[in-house]
Amino acid sequence: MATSLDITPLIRSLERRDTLSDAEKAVLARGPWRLKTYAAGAEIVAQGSEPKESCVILEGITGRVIRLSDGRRQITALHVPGDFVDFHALLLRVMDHGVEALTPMTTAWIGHNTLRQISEDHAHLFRTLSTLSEIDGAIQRAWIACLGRRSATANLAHLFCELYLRLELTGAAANFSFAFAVTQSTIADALGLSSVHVNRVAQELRGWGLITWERHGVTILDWDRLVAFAEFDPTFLNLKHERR
Amino acid sequence: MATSLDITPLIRSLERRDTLSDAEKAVLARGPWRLKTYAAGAEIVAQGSEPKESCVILEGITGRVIRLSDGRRQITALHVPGDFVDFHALLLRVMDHGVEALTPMTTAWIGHNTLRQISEDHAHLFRTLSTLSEIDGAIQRAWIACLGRRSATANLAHLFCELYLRLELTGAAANFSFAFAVTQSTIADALGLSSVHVNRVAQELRGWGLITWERHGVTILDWDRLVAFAEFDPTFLNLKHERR
DNA sequence: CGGAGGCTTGAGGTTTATCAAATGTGGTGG
DNA sequence: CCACCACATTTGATAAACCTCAAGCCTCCG
Repeated sequence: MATSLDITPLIRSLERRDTLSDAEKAVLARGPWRLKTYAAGAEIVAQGSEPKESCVILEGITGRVIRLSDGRRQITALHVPGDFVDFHALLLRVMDHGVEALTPMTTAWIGHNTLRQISEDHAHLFRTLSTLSEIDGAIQRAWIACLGRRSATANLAHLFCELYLRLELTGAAANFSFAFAVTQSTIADALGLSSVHVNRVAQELRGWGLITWERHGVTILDWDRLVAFAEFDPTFLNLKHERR
Repeated sequence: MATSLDITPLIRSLERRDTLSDAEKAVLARGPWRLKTYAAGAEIVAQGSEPKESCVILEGITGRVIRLSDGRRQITALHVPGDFVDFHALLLRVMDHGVEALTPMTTAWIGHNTLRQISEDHAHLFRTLSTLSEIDGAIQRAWIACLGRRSATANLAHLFCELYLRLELTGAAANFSFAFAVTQSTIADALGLSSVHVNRVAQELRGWGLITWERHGVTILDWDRLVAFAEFDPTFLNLKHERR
């Protein structure tokens, strides 16, 4: 179990952006990967720690969390199956943020020595993995734009558009619907709002017939209008396939 | 002039994080680099374009700009000498943001073919360049935390702390003072505020004796108190030197 | 069936935006 | 050198967005 492991979500995410040779896929499959599961709420990587391996999500949703001295927190990214959550830990020694499980999780861990060796022996594969990291950066830029210049309502709408496309990529969403076992209070920490305001803003989107969001699921009722309202431009997700 | 060019700021920024061999420095120096200058306000890279080269700043300050449909804009990053502004354009085909000159600029451009070749032949050098890109991502996370959970005043204070350390790195700042020919309205677009509020918030920092900011210069009068007020933790700038 | 946590709603307060106008600053042509 | 212009900074007044506190309800789970 420590070596051969089904990392299909990662492969799918990579192949959506680039072409991988059989040899490259074999290198990835070989790993070695270490499987690990977490309960909702668990701390996966601690802020300030110096990890020696990085993890890919197979199931569940994580958040990157920056904590302030008064205990409040900001979630700077959400991650879904296929995402390389902390690839950057390979190059940035000390974690500038923590990683927390927002739902029950399954993750696959790979050592930094292995990743370094991939960069030495398989330059194209390493560039493709780096591409995921750069997409991650583009998503962060989109969040900055939402936080700085969009209304709370547009920001929530934008987040749902983004999450749907990212989840659909690996099959975790379809028909404009996806499982979403994350509390409004957690979303508040991602959007820089209070949980009360997230609730009101969600009701606004519901009232306009754009989404439903109940229990542990979200459905987008009118994709085109949601996209238009959020001014959502998917360019930053880099969904076009091209050999690099 | 197209080949041999003084890219000292980049080398300094890299060597602050890692050790470069003479061979690696020679590869970097060889480029080929293409020198280019811009006036303040010039568009350096257009949002939506597909550049075939990336640029390093030798002099001046640029901003990454995301424009909204109503003409408002959010600046998602500021860049200073030594920064590889759009290294990610190598891996992300279409620019999700524009790059604009906020002051008069001198830049050095290197082709993506060259960078790709570096990743094939000089894996460690490529990882070191990628490290700059990952630091860039960490800075974006810090901005997200500031936008989402800090007061406008703390956000401005945090920005000055960040900029001072980044400028000091390549010698563009010293003695807690640096040239800063950027308008309050531009800073407003970076902090997600109105220019009126930036002005009020700046006066607050002045009133507390933490900074001066006049004409085209900033001086930090009390670094320790400014850091404490902003809850500034420089971990995200990855200023510790270590061989990777 | 009881408790805990998440969701919803209301009231009142704070932060920040917007609009408008006055003042300061640097550059340019006469 | 001065008059003038464009643009940046500053100040004031009002409005909108969002927060905090508080309470009630709902859902899930033991």
